[in-house]
Amino acid sequence: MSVLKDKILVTATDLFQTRGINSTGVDTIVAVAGTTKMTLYKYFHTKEGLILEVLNKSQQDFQNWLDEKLSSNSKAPADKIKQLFDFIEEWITSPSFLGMGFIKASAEFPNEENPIHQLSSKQSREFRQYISKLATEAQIKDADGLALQLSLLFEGAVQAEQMKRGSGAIKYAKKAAKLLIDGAINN
Amino acid sequence: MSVLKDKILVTATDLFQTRGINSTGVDTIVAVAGTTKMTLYKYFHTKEGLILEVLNKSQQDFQNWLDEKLSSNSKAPADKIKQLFDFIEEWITSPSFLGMGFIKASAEFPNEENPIHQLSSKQSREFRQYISKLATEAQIKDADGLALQLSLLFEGAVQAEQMKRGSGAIKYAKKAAKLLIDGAINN
DNA sequence: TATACACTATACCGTTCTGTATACTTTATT
DNA sequence: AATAAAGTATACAGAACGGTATAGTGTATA
Repeated sequence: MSVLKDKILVTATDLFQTRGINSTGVDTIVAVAGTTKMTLYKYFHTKEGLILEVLNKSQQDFQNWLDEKLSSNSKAPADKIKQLFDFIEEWITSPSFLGMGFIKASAEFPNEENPIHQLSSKQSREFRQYISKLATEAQIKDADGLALQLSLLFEGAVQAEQMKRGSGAIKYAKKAAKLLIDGAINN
Repeated sequence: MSVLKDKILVTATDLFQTRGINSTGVDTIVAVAGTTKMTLYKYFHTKEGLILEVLNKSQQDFQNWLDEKLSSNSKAPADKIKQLFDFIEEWITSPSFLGMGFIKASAEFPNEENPIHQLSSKQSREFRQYISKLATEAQIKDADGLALQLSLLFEGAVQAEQMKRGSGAIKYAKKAAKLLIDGAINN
């Protein structure tokens, strides 16, 4: 990938998170990235295309980071799901955390026909399926049910953190997750 | 309140929810409401003022509805918190439900210095305090902790419903809430 | 009948938005 | 030395944005 294309992606990701997507114009993006609109539109045909790529890259970064953490720290399948919220806490409390792209994007583009909304919805669903796979491997019977509950806690905690940085919500989400996981394992 | 001011408020509420706040211009609002910009700007001095009033009214409507439901259906304090998610489910699955204003608004205005973000954050906090009061009256020791957990489930379920209408997430949020409440009561 | 008031109609201002057209510069490759 | 590619600089089109100015209409009250 071109160094400039990457710079635009990184810059847009940051600006979208800190100022909002609709409130960030392409002129601002290229000014901060230190390039011009001609270059931006060479790599991204429309602003919508740029938004979609930003969302995809953000989610890939998160999933890759989480997957790497889980596979290098946990051996037994049951440990993975138990440690899930430890790593989620690490992610959310990291100083570089500015929010989850797909959560904000789905709010800014509420129409379910909108491609950006659809991608956000897909990413949320895929993350839930990722948790469900962890639960299945941990021999949990109602894996989908537990995964949905954990994803609610996750998205709720992210939402709380986006509203008020340093809310500490993730600590309580972790406690609730432990209770739900233990309950699901013993059934 | 003037009938026209109310019409503008109702129309703006609907448009903000279905199209997004930043994506809805005042021209669109007055056209749908069947009035003119002069009238809108008579009652609301700026678009930001309109947004703030829309948020306030939406939250008041929700809180009033919920409070009425709880006080007319539940006698014992412990019943109230146990039935909380029954009514939340009724609210979320209602056909007229289009999302929670303060959740979407905080995503569209991510800057914590922004008045709209601050109001959203305040409304989220006040709803959490409302749950905490219910928990306290039900003699639950860690009322604040339980309230925070329940609010995470609530906001997660709303988020899920905003992403995909009819997701059914609230059913699982209810189950998780029951588990958390029972756990908190027995401690 | 005169006054006040709520509201409409419409044109406009300045700014910002996405996206494009044109011309130029730099650098690497052949 | 010639060519191609990548990027810059800048101006502009066309639309939408928030907000205002001005003139006129309809209605109720004094």
